[in-house]
Amino acid sequence: MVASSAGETRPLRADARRNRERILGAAGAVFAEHGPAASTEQVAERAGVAIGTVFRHFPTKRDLLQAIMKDLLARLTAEATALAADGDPATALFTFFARLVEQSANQKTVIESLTETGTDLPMAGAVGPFRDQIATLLERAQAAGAVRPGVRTDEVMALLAAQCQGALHGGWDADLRGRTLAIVFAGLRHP
Amino acid sequence: MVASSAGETRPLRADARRNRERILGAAGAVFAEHGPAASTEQVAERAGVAIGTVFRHFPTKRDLLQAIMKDLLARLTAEATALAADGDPATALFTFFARLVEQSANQKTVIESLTETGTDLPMAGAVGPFRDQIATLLERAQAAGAVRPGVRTDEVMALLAAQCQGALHGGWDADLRGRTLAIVFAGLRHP
DNA sequence: TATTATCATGAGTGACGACTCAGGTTGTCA
DNA sequence: TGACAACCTGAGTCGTCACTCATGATAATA
Repeated sequence: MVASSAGETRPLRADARRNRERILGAAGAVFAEHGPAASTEQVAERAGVAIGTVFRHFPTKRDLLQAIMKDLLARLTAEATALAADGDPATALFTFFARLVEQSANQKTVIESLTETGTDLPMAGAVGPFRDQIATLLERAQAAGAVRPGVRTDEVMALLAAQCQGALHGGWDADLRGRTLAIVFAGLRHP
Repeated sequence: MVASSAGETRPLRADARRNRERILGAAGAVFAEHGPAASTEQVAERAGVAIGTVFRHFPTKRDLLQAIMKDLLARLTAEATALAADGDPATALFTFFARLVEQSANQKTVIESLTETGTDLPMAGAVGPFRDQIATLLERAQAAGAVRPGVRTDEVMALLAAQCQGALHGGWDADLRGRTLAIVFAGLRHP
């Protein structure tokens, strides 16, 4: 009962907080590298911590994955927000899209979880804000005439997920990634 | 030494041939339903056969997956060939593309293996002919002016795999599937 | 029909992974 | 500094899964 639902029970002890951070960092790296099938032991080892400690902070492997996803979605959302704020709206969406696909080449966990929003996979409710930002980027791009009006947010999310999946599992190199993205972007532009 | 490499050692005994078919059928269904992580036991049960029998015919789970993929790619290639033969070239590629994505909603194994052509996953060399047929469909579509000349076969394969992945893991319904495909097709048409 | 090589059976093996818990350690607070 | 709750440790439990093998069944052939 440390990382669980109820709000702010009590500040963690110093060593506990330190370990929690280490575990999250290690888990991010390990799962990004080997996918969500990587063992909890690997995470513990990478974090320099006993296996029991991992399970103290995250009672279930699912909880651990959830925590990582929450972090990552928050970071992505922030990035999208930044792009929406300053960058030229005509390309902000495309830039963000491309950057995300770029990342997926090294982020097994992310993508695999990102696409399964319908299922009961680790995700919590962090998809909402992410989706909202995509919607914002899309609206502005449409207002600027860079994307055809008929396109909806769920279509963009779907294409995004699909491209990430493809890039990840197919092992696309930067070149192929760029060329497929160009096709998708062309499709978003033209009727 | 039954399903292995060397050519045609000797005809299988009647019961053995029957079981082999049953196992292949069951494996196709089970892996399509639960993905390649499904257990070999499940396959045996579905086939109405003991676990040992499965391993007699396919010494390794990988061998079993390979056999299925070979079958499936052959069938897909045949379908593509048929479309290339009669259908109007301007839409044959799109039709085939859409049909494949359609299928993926229920074909976990297929897609997951289809995208990992670079890795050492179960696949054998059956991708070659499949790819060739895609190339043919693409060329004709380009000749008919339905696809922009610059598009290459690997881009189409990549997009195909990505869409299948997305449709599968994202649980897209027919509507979303249609709308994302429309975007991709538009991208293939326009510069 | 008798013979035999081929095949089927299914309990068993070993490896691995998620998760537990009894006992030792350490931060915190009076 | 002492006392204690919070925390860490890691060997162990339980379940699953790919794969094996000794034993029994059966199709093919003479």
